[in-house]
Amino acid sequence: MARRPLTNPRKQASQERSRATVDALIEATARILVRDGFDKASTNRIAEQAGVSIGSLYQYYPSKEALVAAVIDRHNRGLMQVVQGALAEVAGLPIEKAVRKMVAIAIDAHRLDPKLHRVLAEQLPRTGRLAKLETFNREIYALFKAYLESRRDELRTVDLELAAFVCVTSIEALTHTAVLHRPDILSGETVATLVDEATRLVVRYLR
Amino acid sequence: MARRPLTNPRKQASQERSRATVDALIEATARILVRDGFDKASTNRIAEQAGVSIGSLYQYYPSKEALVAAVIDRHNRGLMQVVQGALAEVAGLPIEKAVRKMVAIAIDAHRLDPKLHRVLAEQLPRTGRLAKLETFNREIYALFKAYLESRRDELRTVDLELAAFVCVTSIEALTHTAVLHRPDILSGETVATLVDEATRLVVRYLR
DNA sequence: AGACAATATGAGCCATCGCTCGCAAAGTCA
DNA sequence: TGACTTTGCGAGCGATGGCTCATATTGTCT
Repeated sequence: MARRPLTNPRKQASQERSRATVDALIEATARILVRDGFDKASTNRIAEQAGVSIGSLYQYYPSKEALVAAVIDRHNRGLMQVVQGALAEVAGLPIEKAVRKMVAIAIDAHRLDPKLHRVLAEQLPRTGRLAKLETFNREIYALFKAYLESRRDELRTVDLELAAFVCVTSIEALTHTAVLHRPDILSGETVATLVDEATRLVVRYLR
Repeated sequence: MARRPLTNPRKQASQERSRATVDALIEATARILVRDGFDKASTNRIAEQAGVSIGSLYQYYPSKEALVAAVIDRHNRGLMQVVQGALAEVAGLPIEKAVRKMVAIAIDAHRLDPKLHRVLAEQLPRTGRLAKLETFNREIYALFKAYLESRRDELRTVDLELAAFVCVTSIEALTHTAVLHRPDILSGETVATLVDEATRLVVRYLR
């Protein structure tokens, strides 16, 4: 009897009216996360912000975590689209060009909705019910590893699994930290420098 | 009228008795953080676990955040000691040797009190009152940059500030992620491989 | 010993939280 | 139109949270 996890929506909305309610709830959750942070995002407040009664909220989501999970999913879908698009665009290119493009994309991705991204990255309890961020990363590893495989002849001998881990983790950390904590590095000219450096880091590592 | 931030202790303990109380509070806070997580760490519970009345708790710390901040400080002092020790030990060595040693140290550091480290890294609201982790990182950048300066002749021409950022961020991310999310990478043999890879990444980047 | 400061206590106030439940309104279908 | 389903409502319960304050105990100093 697989008890449904507490982060899943409770039921499908079938009528137009209720779909609007659900949208309003997710939108409100995102807004409050950005404006007030995770701690202040209570179900009561979310309902109020959405212009929806607390009762209705619980018709569709069993908990605050479920709502946040919905927001995460929406955000991740957006990111994943950007990443997949980039990887497709880059599939045929040699490593140097490809990596450069990917670094640039990583920065862009962090800039998609930076405020939300920040909250998601910095305020969420990453253990327990909200471990979704992990699986997202695993998918990225896999995609990058696939690219590396298609270019194996340009690489030194190396465990591609591990190489993908090293590259993705590094790029992610550099772009993430730069965007969120070092605005100075990203102002105008310097953004190009960061791209240069990150590219160099990864490319020289790979071959 | 510089209003004291809410993460500072309230007053000094002058007698022996009260110093014991303060210790018990911090110890209890750490224990509860590890065992039950940040959310469950209420002031009432901390006081109880410390065998101290809630009133006494508020004699010394104005909020839960203040207690957590104290735990962070204690943890960071330990880490900083490890890091400084390592950097001193490594000061005279050429880049290759030095970086290798530092990577190893970074892994060790994450293993100092991994459970606490995990909670601190994953469950803490990093904005607002608990931004101390930032300043800690800044100090690490500075130390590493100083090392790089002492070896400038072995390096290509590069902004050392930026280079330190790239190296430290990468090493930190690799070791952190490996220790906390990829136990497979660190089991027995493979830990050496990770050290090799991280070292290669940084060394080839630098020259 | 007596006076004063430092320390410790915990009942309990008030705010907020997550969440339920009985009922009203809107939509669907015959 | 009437029967039935879906959706929406919000007062309010029980639990827990942060935190204060009047009081008791212990330590220090002369």
